[in-house]
Amino acid sequence: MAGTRTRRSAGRPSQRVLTRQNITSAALEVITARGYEGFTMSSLAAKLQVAPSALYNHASSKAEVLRWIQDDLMAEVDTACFAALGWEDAVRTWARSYRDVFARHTPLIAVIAVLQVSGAPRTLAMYEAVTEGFLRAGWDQPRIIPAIVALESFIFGSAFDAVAPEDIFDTGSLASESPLFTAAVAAAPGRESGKAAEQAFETGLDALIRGFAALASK
Amino acid sequence: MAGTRTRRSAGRPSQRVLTRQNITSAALEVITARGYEGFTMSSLAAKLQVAPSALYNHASSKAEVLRWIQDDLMAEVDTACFAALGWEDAVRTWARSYRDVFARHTPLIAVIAVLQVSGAPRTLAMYEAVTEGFLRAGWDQPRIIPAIVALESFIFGSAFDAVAPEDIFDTGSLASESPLFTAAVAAAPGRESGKAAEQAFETGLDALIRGFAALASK
DNA sequence: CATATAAATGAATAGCGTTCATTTTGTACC
DNA sequence: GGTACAAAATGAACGCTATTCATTTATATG
Repeated sequence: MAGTRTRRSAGRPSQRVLTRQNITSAALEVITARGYEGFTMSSLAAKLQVAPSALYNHASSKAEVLRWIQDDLMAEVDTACFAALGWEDAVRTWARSYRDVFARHTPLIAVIAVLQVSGAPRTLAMYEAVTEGFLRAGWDQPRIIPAIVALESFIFGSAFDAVAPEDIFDTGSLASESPLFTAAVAAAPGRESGKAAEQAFETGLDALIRGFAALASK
Repeated sequence: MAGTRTRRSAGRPSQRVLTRQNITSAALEVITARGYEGFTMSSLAAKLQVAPSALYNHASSKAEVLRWIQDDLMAEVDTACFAALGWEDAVRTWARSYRDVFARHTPLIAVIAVLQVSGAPRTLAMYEAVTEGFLRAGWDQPRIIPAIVALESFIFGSAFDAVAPEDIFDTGSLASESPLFTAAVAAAPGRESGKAAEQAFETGLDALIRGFAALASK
């Protein structure tokens, strides 16, 4: 048959191609090049020069691949800041990088929200580093998790906002029915410069941090 | 042929069946009964007792139906609170109802984030009511939109959190590698009662509101 | 060399959203 | 009341998806 195709090296150590890491990296390349709507098991297999069905010897489903990607991306979130900066600046730096990473991967947010940390070592490492930063800043242990979760919720929501079209708030023909909102949108800072999402993110981050400080001291 | 099937009433006014509102309502029924993974153009058509292709005479795509649903749901968000309560309590009430509505519809959050308000009258009405509430409380006009967007981001993120499994933070076999986080999770309030998400939401909402108050007065 | 295991294949399946030529239906006009 | 017209519903297609499975191929071990 036509089975005489170039197989990968017949050498001894026989480099495994379809490892978890290789699959994850290839998936990220496909996503970067063609977006999430262009990321299919077929396109992933093509990138790895393999038949789609071959993937199922290593991943149980596409959802599992998405989970791998998610955990992989968590390593890109800056946590070194907690060792280098004061709590407030560290939280800002961490939150910004966290948002930036997932603004490029909003379809994964629904995945993270349901992801068990026990199967996501890098995600867990991220949480550990953040927790350590909070403890070092003198936070009461029971308050830490709700604060992190609240920050995370804000970050995820902001990731969606960051990739939204700039003109979502243009009221168009309905402007007359929403005069106050229309005026407020026109008066909002960062409007023309395309930095409206940035403004909102910094505003919310500021408020959260100040609010936490106020709450901790009561 | 078998074309002799019971058509809908041969009466005069001929009640239109596939109106935008009917389609939207039927879609919500399907989603309530079978979830978003059970919501297909087929299942929607079946609920309306119509062939799937008939839907395309009235909606241009499934995405459009999702946008209709989204706008429909916005009417369920409580904005009356802004006329009845002080700013702080009103924001709390609004935010809670907003989160509750979309916690049941998290797949729509990605839709909202991209949705043009000009095509979503109820969404726009919601924003108008909220803006009015902020103005009445004495907010500076340019600060209002960033604050609303920040709150909204937090609300959307919290909607995901609200429907996440309770045991996502169980570190399992990796507990020894994340001692600080594991201990913090164990010490977090609302853990056993299944109210952890609630705690985080109220914590964040509190912080945001207090933070806004602090920022406004500077 | 024989055998066991692991991995890749290609064909098949069921379901998805969507398109399209055709038919059916309802309405307005003469 | 018959005729023309437009709106709407149909069923059969299309291309795509994730996934499965029996089979083949390749590698490593005794």
